[in-house]
Parts: sequence; structure tokens; C-alpha cells
Amino acid sequence: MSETILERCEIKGLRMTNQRKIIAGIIENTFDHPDVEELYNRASAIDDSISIATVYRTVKLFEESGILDKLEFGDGRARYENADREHHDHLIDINSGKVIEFVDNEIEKLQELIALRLGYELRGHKLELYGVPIKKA
Amino acid sequence: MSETILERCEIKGLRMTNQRKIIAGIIENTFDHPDVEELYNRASAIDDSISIATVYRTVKLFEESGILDKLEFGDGRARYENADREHHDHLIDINSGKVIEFVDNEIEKLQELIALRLGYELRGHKLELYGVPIKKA
DNA sequence: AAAATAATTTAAATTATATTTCAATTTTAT
DNA sequence: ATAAAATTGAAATATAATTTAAATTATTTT
Repeated sequence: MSETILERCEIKGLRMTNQRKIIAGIIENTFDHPDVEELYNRASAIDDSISIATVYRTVKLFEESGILDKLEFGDGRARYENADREHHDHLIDINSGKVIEFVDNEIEKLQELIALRLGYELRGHKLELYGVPIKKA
Repeated sequence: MSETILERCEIKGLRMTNQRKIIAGIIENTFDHPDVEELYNRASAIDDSISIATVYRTVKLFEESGILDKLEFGDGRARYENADREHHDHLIDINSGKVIEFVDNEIEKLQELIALRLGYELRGHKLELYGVPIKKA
């Protein structure tokens, strides 16, 4: 839980080219969930010869290696975040669009249990809550 | 919870053409989660002049009217199901793509509780479990 | 260190999914 | 029945992602 993305890539034996280091560094130091286009923009600002094909290939490689998590928010674009963060789910305020991250161990355990009951080993999940703020008196 | 899709479309004032009736009927009578290509195949078997553009347009219209739910299981294709069913969540077999529906009251209640703790009234949620079948000895 | 081998890169082409255009048709309203 | 409006099919277009192939870069072998 303490290595950088670069270090984890090296542990996995990935060849770390300059392009990959740049992309790894961008994801390391961001707290949002950029899509490929956005990663490409940020990478281009550092090295403007980097191609969008490389960004696509790199996020795919990183995702397959467990370095990144791919997120799909239903708008057709995949987003990526460092896989080596505390797991969290999202609550979306349907009035304002605000997103709140949360973790609940009980719900995590229940999901494992449900999968088991159905004869499956849980490998991942997606949980989004949609709600409205409770009015204060 | 008792009208057909066709009836609900009429209540909403949607013009029910032959093509739309065919697509409505297919979704009414299926228990899986077909994507557009599959809906098109099934619709073509009934009326082979129906075009895939119409299928795309119809599922979009139905989704926007709250007749269908759009499901995204992360494989790039949108799937659709009748929105007027008992609530359930989905477990996706990441090897075969098989989709299992389940309901768990405990997890439903926990979600309400989590939203409350965060100061929200729960209005909806999306829960997908991704897993692999447990090998039998 | 130089040559040989292997992997990665760019740019363009291609694929896959979804949407839009437009003339023709169908449906609804008058 | 006629006019107006919406829908349709086929093709074109849009968008996200992947692949191809020649060139480049990195690694390994000698």
C-alpha cells in the first residue's frame, strides 16, 4: 500500500518507458478520475510527442496488471484511478450532482456473502447510491 | 406493477408504431438482458424490415420515458430490461457474462442507513457484483 | 561496445457502438 | 380527405477504443 505506481509496475516487470512513466506520474498525483482524453491532455503538457494511442494502450496495460481501476460512470467514457487506494463507493446527490465517497465494511462483507450464496467468488463490485439531502428543521 | 409495457407507453402518450410494439413485446417476454444487437435479431425474426437504427432509437426513447432500465456491465454494450419489475441487483459472471439477479433485504436496508448517516434520503441505487464461479471439489 | 533481438511507439487505419441525416412513409389531427 | 407532425430505413456520421505497420527504443547476446 506504500509503493508508487512506478514501483508497482517494476515489481510486475513492466517495461517502464518514458511515456508510461509520465502517465503513471499523472495518475499518482491526481485525486479525480480522468478519462483517456484528459490523461492525454495532461500527458501532452509534459511531452507533446506522446500519442493518444499510447495512452489507450497504457491504461489498458495498467488495468490488466491491476495497477489502475477502470471506472464507468455511464457516460460512455472510461475513467481511471490508482488501484492502490482505499476502496470506496459513491453516493451521488441527485439534486446537485455532488459525489460523496464512503466505505462500509458491513456492506462489503455482505456482498461477499451474497456472491458466495450464489456460488461465486467476488472479484469486484460497483455500488452507487443516489439520494437527496435531508432537510434540516 | 401490472400494466404491460405497451400499456405504460400509451399512458405516457408514446405513439405506438408496429416497430415499437414488437420491441416492447420482446422485452416484456424475456428474462435475460439483451443488448441492442440481440434485440435487433429477435425483432428481425418477427419483422425483417425493422432497422437497427429503430431499435437504438426505441430503447433510448423507452429509457428516457422510464419504461426500460439501461444496464452497463462494463463490456461496452448497453443492455436493457423492463423497468417495471420487482427491484433486484445483478451478479455478473466475469468469465461467461452470465447475469444472475438477486435481492437481499439486509443490503437494501444497509444502503438506506449509509445514506442517512451521510445526511441523505436514499432515492435509488445501483449494485453490481462481479465474480467467478466457485470450483466444486 | 556493437550487433541482434524484442518490445514499444507514432500516425493512420480500422473496429465497435451509438447517433443523426434525409427522403419516404405512416400516423394523427383537422 | 387533406395537412401537419412524427417515425422509419438506409446511409452517413460521430465517438471511443483497438490494431496495423514502419520506425524507434530498450534489452540481451556476443
